[in-house]
Amino acid sequence: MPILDRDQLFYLSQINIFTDLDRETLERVNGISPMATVPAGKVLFGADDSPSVLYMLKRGRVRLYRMSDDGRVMTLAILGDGNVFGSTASVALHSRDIYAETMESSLLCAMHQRDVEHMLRDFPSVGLRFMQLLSARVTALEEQLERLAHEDVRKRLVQLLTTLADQFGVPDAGPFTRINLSLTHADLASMVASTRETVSGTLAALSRESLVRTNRRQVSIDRERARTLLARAWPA
DNA sequence: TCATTAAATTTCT
DNA sequence: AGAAATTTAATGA
Repeated sequence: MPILDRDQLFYLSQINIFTDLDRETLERVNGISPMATVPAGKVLFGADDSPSVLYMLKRGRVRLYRMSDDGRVMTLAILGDGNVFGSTASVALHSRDIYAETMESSLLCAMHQRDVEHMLRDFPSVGLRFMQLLSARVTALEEQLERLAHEDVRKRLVQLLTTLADQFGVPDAGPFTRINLSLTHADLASMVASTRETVSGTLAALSRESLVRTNRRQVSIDRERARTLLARAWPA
């Protein structure tokens, strides 16, 4: 159960906002942010309790989502190795009232608000990375908002699968890239603001066109064809 | 075009 | 077996 110090440091160095830190600093960070293994399906924080910590996902998968009053779920992001999430009074990587749930057994560590603030003050490179991370997320959300407003489910789904393939893709047979996640149709629906029935039908149609392949809860996509399909929206 | 409802069927545990 | 997930079809906005 206890993990070697060497491994802890390795995982810390993989956290995207820490990539510029030297070994000595990493050890300091390691000292103040203990690591824990969290089983799949654990909800790390819910609507009511505000986390005053920043979580660092060393290895695993975490889904961030929002739930409406009638229980409908909107998935905002799926995070993989090296990602950071959570919010504190001074620093927020996302809004409040967000749930974070592990999708598989994951290695996480948490950093308290005061330590986060010290890090940002003492290490400019961390602050810079932080801003880059925030910028990227704002941009991604704006693009997603526009797609929700203007594009149909089919295109939103293709776009989602390409994004997931960029993030979690591993090579598959032929032109296909497999998304290394276990995803139900309901999961996908919660990411494109649709329903599981519509996703089911749309996936079947895309399979017929050999744009995607599915089996069990795995999805593979032909990124090249997906790219040309998405590009045809507004001819230059 | 797509959410909704309903129902049948397949796949997981 | 029982639960969860997937698929198909009909209907209406």
